Amino acid sequence: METSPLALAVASTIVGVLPKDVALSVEEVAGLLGPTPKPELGDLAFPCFRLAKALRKGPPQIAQQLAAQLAEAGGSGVVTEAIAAGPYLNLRVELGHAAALVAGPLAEGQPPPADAQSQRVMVEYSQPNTHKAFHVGHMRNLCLGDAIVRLLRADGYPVVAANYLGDVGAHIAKCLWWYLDVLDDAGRQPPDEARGEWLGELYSAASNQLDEWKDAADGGDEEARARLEAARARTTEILQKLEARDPELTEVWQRTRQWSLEEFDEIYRWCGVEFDRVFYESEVDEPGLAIVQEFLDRGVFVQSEGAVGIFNEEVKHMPFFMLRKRDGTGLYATKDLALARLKFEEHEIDRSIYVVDTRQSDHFRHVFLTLAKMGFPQAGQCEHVPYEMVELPSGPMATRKGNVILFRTLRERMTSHLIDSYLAKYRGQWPDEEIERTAHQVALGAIKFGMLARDVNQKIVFDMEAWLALEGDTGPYLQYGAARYASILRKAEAADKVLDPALPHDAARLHAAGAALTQLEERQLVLELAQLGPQVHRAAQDLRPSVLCTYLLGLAKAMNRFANAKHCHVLSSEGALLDGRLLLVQAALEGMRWGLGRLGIEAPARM
RNA sequence: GCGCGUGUAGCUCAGCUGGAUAGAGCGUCGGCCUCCGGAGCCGAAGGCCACAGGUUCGAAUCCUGUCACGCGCGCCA
Repeated sequence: METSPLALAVASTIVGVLPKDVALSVEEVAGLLGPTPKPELGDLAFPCFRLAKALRKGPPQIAQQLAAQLAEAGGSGVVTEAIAAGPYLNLRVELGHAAALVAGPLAEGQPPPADAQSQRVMVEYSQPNTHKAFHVGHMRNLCLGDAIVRLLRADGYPVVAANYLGDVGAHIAKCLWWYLDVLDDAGRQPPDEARGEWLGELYSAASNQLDEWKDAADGGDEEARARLEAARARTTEILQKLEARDPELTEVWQRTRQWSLEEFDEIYRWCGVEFDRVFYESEVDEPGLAIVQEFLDRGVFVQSEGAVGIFNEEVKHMPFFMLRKRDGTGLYATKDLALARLKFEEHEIDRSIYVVDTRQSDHFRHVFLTLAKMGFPQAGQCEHVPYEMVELPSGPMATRKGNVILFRTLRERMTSHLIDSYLAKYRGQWPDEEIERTAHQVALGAIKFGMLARDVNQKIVFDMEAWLALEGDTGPYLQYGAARYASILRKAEAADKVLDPALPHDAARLHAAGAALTQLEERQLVLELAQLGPQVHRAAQDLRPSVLCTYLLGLAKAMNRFANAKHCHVLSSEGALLDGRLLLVQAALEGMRWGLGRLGIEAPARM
């Protein structure tokens, strides 16, 4: 939904008095409507700049003229007042209509409607490597990809959520070298839990040792050089044996790989993330090399210094895109070609989105250019969604240097902090199970919102203490707004004040309920709520969950202002005013819940 | 060197399809629980929107250039 039903209703009133020589549709006028800088000025502003040329008049005169015409046409329902203010036409809406349009459907749990789209979209994200630890940096990608999937679905698109696990490559050879050759039988015994993380430690140890030997060897240490050479030979051997499906090594690979996969599954479960398809690098390894041979034979790819690749002159600073090394083995890029083909053919997708950090921008430019030259019609519909890295105050996260915060650490600290600082007081009052579940939901809300609220091209410097401070612009602030509203409704129900389920279907009562809302906080909340659909649509179209985050902060602010205002008290209201307030509270609660849901965040009933 | 990105309040960031006196959170200072949740609300102080040109009735926003910082740049992923 590009514009709200409220904006459309207002726009249609304006179009009714627009001079004939202005060819603006209701949708176009609705698109031009925006908020006023101050609520005293009006609810919506119509800028008249666009009309100046067609009418050959100054915008201020046009605004004057429109204001006069609207006044003459009388209270046409939704617009009650139109005041020219310079080049703007400021409009006051009638809350009976506005609330009926905006709050009526929401209160019944109907999210803003979206047009059904036929374009089938695949979103690939997460892509962690097995045999490595899952840290907070991986979390940004996971949250982004998941939110994009949810946003596109909310916007009407059929979406295939895809993961792509790195289960082959040099890092695995290093890990297995350490596991097989360096550890003894006792050392090879994995822990009962977090085995994937344990593998990550082995990888890290191996990597550090190799770096150490390399430094020493560069410094002239011959013994280190010998050890380094031997280790390198061994990791190469492991890699080759794995590629040759050596039974013994394949068994070790499968067993250890499984430890990582189980850990990822557990993390995804905790995060509430589900994939429709999981690809593995190991399944596109050989197909990738076959593609290289095929297109080398067809003359699309070329040989260069013994390697095979393609010259994409479009990428001026680095035209050669290597697809097969001199030794005949493939690269990351090789697999990406096979993966792309698999996506197109297996899932018949029309559009393919890759959520991968910004350092890979050149890589994906090459991949997409190459796919186009290979003749894939969907190549033009491939899109890289880049995002900046998560760093620590001490610098970029590096597993090898130990400068890393594991996701498990963040999760545990956030959860225990929530219980200790906020939820412990409910022990005995609430079921233990609810306390645990709430801690989980709020921890997830804090983490996901923290990862999503920042624009993708801003890097995130992760500071644990700052993340644990849950005041201000945070996920829990949004959840708090919802919990507070749920609490109002619970108390109202206890006082036998409930929203009549028939009210949203009774036009006269619905209008009366809305019209009874005369307070500024009520008006502002209705206007804010009207933006839910348009903002979700924009976030989906731009593939930017941060757009929705920003909007939801504004909604929560409006919700809390209403809840805090003594003169907007729900429980002490009666009649149409009570109906109106119950309607508004219910609508805002549902709207916030639904909006949070598009970010993959749940709103607990109390917290 | 080339490419991509960033530069807005003390700090972290919105705003960037051009439009009304540039907004928010944190921090600082000052208020608000005899009535729906203080994870909240209200107010104050705080800004040559990196710099210089240009386009325009109008520029934080578009164009050009400069500076600073980050990332990437053939046999890693």
